[in-house]
Amino acid sequence: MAALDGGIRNHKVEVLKIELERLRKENEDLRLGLEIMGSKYEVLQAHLQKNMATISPDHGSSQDSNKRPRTEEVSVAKASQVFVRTNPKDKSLTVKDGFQWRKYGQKITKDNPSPRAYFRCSMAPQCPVKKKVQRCMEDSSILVATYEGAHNHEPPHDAPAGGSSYSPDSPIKGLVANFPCPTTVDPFQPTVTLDLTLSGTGTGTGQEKRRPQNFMEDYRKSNCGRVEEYVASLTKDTNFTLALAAAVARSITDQPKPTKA
DNA sequence: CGGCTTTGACCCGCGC
DNA sequence: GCGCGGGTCAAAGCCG
Repeated sequence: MAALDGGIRNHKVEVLKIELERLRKENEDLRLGLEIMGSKYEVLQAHLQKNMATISPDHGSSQDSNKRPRTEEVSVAKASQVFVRTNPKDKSLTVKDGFQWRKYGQKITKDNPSPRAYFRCSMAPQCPVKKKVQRCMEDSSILVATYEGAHNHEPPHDAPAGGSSYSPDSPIKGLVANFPCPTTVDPFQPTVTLDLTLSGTGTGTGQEKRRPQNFMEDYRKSNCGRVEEYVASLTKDTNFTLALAAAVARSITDQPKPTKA
């Protein structure tokens, strides 16, 4: 009887250990996700500084992509990019941001096999805002929307639930809530493109993706010190540890109670 | 019937 | 000057 009791206890301990290990891993992944976001932010800032340097008096001389410097200057001053993850099966190039858009053109561009759609804001007749939408080359489920200009009218009141009325006038605000995979930059700063697909540099077939675990491993190797920093800061966070403890406790209490042994 | 999408033609700037 | 590529125009068709 006592032996049986001990066996059950040992089994429980094992289950708890496994569960703890699973939560630990999940926690680690979340930490790395946080780290990735932080890193993206730094990349963004680096690009920003580089571009600010480029548009200084002798701008344009070092960038071979400056085919249309005049329009480039305008877009550099006012463009912002938003990444939106959509259903890969959904082939429409529509980004629901609360505003009404009228499509006025579509083009296949050289660097991306998927068509680029051109939209104008149709909520006000004189609204100068334009939007370009194109699927991400590496991941066709991601739409890249480039906004140019500022709305000269009030944002829509009937914006989609979740308050995601994105406007270049109000970057960040309202954007995060509804876009599954949002990244934006200040519309009054140079446009920067982030590769959110974390894929290799264009050698893939488009749907090729690195396995998350491999990526995590690479990332861990290259950012070990900084990860440690984040780990330290998170473990110091009492709210975080309390939440983790609550999650562990919950998972334990959710275990089906062994019936009479 | 009005507003929207589609799509081929056109325009414009740049590199060679 | 010509070709290329991105951006825009506008006629035709579709839809509610």
